[in-house]
Amino acid sequence: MNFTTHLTTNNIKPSIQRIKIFEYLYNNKIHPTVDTIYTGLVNEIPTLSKTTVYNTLKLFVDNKIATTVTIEDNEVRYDAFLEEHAHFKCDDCGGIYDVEIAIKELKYKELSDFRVDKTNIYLNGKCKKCLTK
Amino acid sequence: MNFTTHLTTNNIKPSIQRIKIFEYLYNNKIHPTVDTIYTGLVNEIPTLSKTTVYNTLKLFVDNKIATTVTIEDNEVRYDAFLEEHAHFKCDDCGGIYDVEIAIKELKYKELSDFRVDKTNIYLNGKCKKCLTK
DNA sequence: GTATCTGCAAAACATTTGCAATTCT
DNA sequence: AGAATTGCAAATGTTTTGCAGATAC
Repeated sequence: MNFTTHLTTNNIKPSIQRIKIFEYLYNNKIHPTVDTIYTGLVNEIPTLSKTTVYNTLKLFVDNKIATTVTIEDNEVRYDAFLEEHAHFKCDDCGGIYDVEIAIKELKYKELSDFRVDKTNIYLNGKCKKCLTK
Repeated sequence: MNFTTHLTTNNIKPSIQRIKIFEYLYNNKIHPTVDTIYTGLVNEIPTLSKTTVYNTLKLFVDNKIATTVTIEDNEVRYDAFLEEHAHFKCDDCGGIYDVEIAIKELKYKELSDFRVDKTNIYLNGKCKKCLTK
């Protein structure tokens, strides 16, 4: 994956900050928060500010190369993995995992009233590690 | 629905604040925020504080007579309608609607790694009103 | 040289916490 | 009186905004 080309293709001018933030998202599929991204990059880009991280992520979401994950109350997380998948959160350790959907058959009543553009599936429970400890 | 009895049955001592907040949630299925609930009740209970609204909703969620709706980034909403349903948010007007699920067939890979206790399905798109205007 | 992008500092919100006053039994 | 509940005020944490300086074309 060439990050510079990827940004350009999606109408985003590739600055150092934007390239590094996208690279971080792509290489760290841990659904990081703004703070996690900032902390993870500030050593490499000492002048980085959180404002830039916020601006850049908003730009990515607007241009559909990233999505928000709001499984957690009061903290927005980000994801550059765009294929459809569910998110699982362990209510014990707080870890968030991608879960591949094998069969998805969802049908709704009253659906003629809406045009659905996006479906988010969030699962909560306990992960194996927390179940066995 | 007798709200006082409902609270008592669920091990919640029924104070005026608790009864009125539950009644508001039950009668206003608009997935209100803490602020909406507070504003909707402060005329009726002039001494009401937001802290009490926060405390009371936490109590309701802990005792499973209400759930949180986090379809919106950075704002927690509450719901007293407990039957399984999806939530639809119109990205245009911001309205949030309950959507009844007619068929639900979701299967995941890697599921042996988790025990799923709760599934939230959030839909985004455009509502009829916004599609035709 | 003009547009855009970055980043500091302050402001704006949502939520939590500590504690004192109030209420209930 | 004793225990639980309420609510004010302050603190915390996240996100947004205004604007000045830096960078890119």
